[in-house]
Amino acid sequence: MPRYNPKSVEPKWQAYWDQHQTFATSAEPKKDNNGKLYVLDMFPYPSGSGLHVGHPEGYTATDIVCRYSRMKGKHVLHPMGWDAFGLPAEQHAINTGTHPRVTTYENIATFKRQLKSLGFSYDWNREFSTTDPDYFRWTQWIFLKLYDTWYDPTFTWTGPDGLQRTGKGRPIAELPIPEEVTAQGTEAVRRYQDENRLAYQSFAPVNWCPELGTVLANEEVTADGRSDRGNFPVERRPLRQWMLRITAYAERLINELEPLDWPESVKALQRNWIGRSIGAEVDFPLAPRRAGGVNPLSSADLEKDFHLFKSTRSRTGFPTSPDQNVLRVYTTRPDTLFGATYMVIAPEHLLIDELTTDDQKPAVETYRQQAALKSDLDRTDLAKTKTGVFTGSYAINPVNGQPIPIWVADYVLSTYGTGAIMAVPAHDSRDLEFAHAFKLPVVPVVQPPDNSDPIGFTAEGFAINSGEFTGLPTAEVKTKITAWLAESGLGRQAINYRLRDWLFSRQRYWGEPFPLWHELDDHGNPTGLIRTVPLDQLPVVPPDMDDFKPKGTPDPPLSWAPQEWLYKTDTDGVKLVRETNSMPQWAGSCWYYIRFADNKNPDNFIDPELEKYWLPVDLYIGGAEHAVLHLLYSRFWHKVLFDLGYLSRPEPFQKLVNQGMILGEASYFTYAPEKFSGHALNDPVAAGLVSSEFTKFASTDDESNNIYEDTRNGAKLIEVELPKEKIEPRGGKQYIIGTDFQVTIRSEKMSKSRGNVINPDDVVEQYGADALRLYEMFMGPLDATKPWQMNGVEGVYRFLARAWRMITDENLADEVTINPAIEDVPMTEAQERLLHKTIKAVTNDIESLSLNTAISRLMEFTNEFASAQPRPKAAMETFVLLLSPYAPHLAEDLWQTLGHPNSLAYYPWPTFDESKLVESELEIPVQINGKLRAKIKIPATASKEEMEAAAKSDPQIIAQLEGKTIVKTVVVAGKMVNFVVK
RNA sequence: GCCUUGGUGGUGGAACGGCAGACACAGGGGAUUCAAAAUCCCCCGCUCGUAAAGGGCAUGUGGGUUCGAAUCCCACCCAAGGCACCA
Repeated sequence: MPRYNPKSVEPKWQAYWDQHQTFATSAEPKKDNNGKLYVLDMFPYPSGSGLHVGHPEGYTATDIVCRYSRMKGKHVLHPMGWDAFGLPAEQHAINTGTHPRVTTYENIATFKRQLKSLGFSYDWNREFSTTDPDYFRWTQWIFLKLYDTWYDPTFTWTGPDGLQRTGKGRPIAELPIPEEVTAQGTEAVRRYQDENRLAYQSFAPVNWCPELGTVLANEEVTADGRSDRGNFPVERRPLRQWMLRITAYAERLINELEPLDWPESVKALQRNWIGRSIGAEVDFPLAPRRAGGVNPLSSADLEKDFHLFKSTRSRTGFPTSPDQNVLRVYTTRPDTLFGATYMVIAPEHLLIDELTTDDQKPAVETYRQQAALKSDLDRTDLAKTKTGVFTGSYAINPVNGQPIPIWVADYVLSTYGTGAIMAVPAHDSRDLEFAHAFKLPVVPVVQPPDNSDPIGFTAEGFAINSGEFTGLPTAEVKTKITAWLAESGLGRQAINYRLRDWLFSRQRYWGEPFPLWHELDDHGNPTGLIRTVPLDQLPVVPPDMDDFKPKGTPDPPLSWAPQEWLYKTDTDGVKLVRETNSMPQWAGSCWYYIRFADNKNPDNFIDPELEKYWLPVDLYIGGAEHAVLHLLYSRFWHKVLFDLGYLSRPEPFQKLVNQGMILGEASYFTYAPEKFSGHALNDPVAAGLVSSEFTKFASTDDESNNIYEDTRNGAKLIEVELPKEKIEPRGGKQYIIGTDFQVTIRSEKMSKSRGNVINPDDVVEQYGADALRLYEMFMGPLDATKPWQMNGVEGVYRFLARAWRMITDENLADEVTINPAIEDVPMTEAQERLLHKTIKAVTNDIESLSLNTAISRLMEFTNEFASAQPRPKAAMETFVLLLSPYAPHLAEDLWQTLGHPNSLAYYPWPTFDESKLVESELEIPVQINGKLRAKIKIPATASKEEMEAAAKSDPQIIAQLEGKTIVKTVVVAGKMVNFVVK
């Protein structure tokens, strides 16, 4: 057989690793401990369609790091599991009648078989699924911890990491209860606590997706108001929901991001998502109205009232919450206060009735109803035309005493800041648009540094028309006005976040049930009071049900669960009904990295000692699509558990790497008039209607339907895909066969509809797992988006076969034996140098995850040694060790052929000797005026003078220097010589 | 509009401020073979030049710093991803 045959080699070693438990990780560190290394892949959702080529990309990278690190003597934790709750299994169940539990575990089996066929060195003893009751018992337990916690923003403390922080999640029992609440009895106290928990109920409008039959978190809704998953419409509805108070942690989620070794893009994404902004809250006193609410006001009344307000405020200071006679706004530009010419409140603002005068009531009421009906999509869609209605009331600008009108408009969001703004049309584009639409005054207060028109200028400049602040630069005005506001009790510095609390409940069956009961009164109605399921009664398992199809209403499927599951009477006689919402898919993935370190612990979610030893995850690799959702949620849970003392580090993932997307094979396109769409592909070509001269005319959402314009005659063109057989390369460009029409080459995302999906099983079948692994790493940098090329797999397969032939004897028919060219002889100096260079390069490349170049080095090595006679055995052994993280099956087999009976998985990683890298002779470039003119050979030890002399004696250089004067000579020892001449 | 990351041969991609294009793929030529597969050897950025010798031009565009720039700085263009009435 001795041809390289992955089909016999690979299963053999997979069985060996299984049998010998080669990759089982002991809980205890080994004696010769070189430290621990926790390397984690983002665990997959086991979908029905099986593994995709995108999965093995990240998995191979982590596997290489793990195999390498074990050989370096590290205590490696490398687990795998399943994120298996979620919609697809449930949707499939609804369509086919198969219970999601059944489908889920079938899919897991497929995924596991596929992963095993790729030879990943997971410790399968640590496998679990988020759907295992043993696991979600602790997911529910963590939820109860969140429920049992409130955030104290003023608490200063030092954590187990030795850092001092202000702000801490603390047990709800430690929440100070105001006296007036205590006075109202225990029920009032319970309700007061409920308002402060990190897990709380909300009745605000939420994103309801009728198609999916569930509500969605803000993060799961796209900018155009559709579901992230499935792209269905989403509408706003007020529904009772469970929320998690992630906003309490906003500041820490931003600050503690800094020291992490994460891609800058992901950090930026999280920072943007949290959206911290610094500004000021300012109270605008409401102008008094004459009896009967008739305006305008008399200026005498106004002045009197304003003075009274100011003198009161300078005594009392700025109140924590605004009193009745003011409108509080948030602004990031307190420096533009003098330019505030009107105010706007959101249609949902609490003071709206207060502020609306009788004669404006009908108009405001109508507007408010219209706004309520609009979805977020409508609101943003109408961004171009601003709408709004005057309330009839005025507020007084605290800096100058001027009365300004208060409007209602839906361009102001009730959920951000105070739900009200001061409008400075001169320096805010939205306010300017609104002011133009409703003919409101525009007062410029910032002069651009270049003295251009201040109207519409939104950057920093110098204050104008701003009283005592006139002439100062923006930054200074900001601080000075804020200070003045604070002093006079009219405002204060404030920080706001774009981040909203996390909507944590879903109306689906296939998720973790909440471990909560609602108390019922004598009539069976909920009282609003909650009881938790005692910790020793966890988990709460979803009841057995056949019908979990959404009814098109927001009632969760669990609301028609069997009575015995749904109701009970507690020991004190109080009737209870279960919470029937379930947790979102994110819940399970929020903490799985913790459980992997101690997956079988029946008494604790993790043993504290194991937690200290294994966490945090040292290297976490996965797709960029989780940049905000999963990674932000995990960090939040982690911090709560940290505050409560269950975890000893503040962050879960020390280093994060996003693997790039793998696109389908390149396709070829030409451009033809629209009427040809749908015709046979060669029609437009034959008809001579194809054009190579065009510009992009318009884009559509669907990329394949972009429209182009023929630059010769203005005709509209569309893209037409051509089969590869229609293409011929000529003069370095690609043309349609027999024509002068150039084609465009482009790669697209893999998708079922395009028919360009590559199934890893097929690649393994044809070329083997080692070739697939190697190819995915050889394609390019790990984090880059790159197109698949089957020819490339062929290429690395040839390399593996070459490595095989270098070491085994192909001439024997049946038996795998060592190649007779391999002898126990010393290496030549050149061979030794190449070997040590290769060890150095491959080692450094793994450390920096530059896996594509490491493979290049191994190829170079093979290109040299494959034809060497004899081939020193020691060099071959080192090569096999270097190759083993990439192509482990082949390497194990070659290792055996070289006479080693045991696995190389823990054999020490080769080391290099710096002194062996030194060349005796160097070839260096000689430049004239920075241009390469010759290459000369010099001894490695040559001095600068010797190098210069050698360069000057080169015939090429002599000829080039003829008749010129050397102005300057630059010599870099061992590197190059440059003559600057005139 | 804002943020992030990119832009190098026909293709994927290499390159501590010092020989641009390593390593592959595709393509061309040759050897081996009855023939093929497999394998091995050679050529391969564009261009002038006879296919030589030897030039010229080349890392999105335009400037700058430097003896020397794919690499550093400034401006712009393009692509991908994300955010977007967040005051």
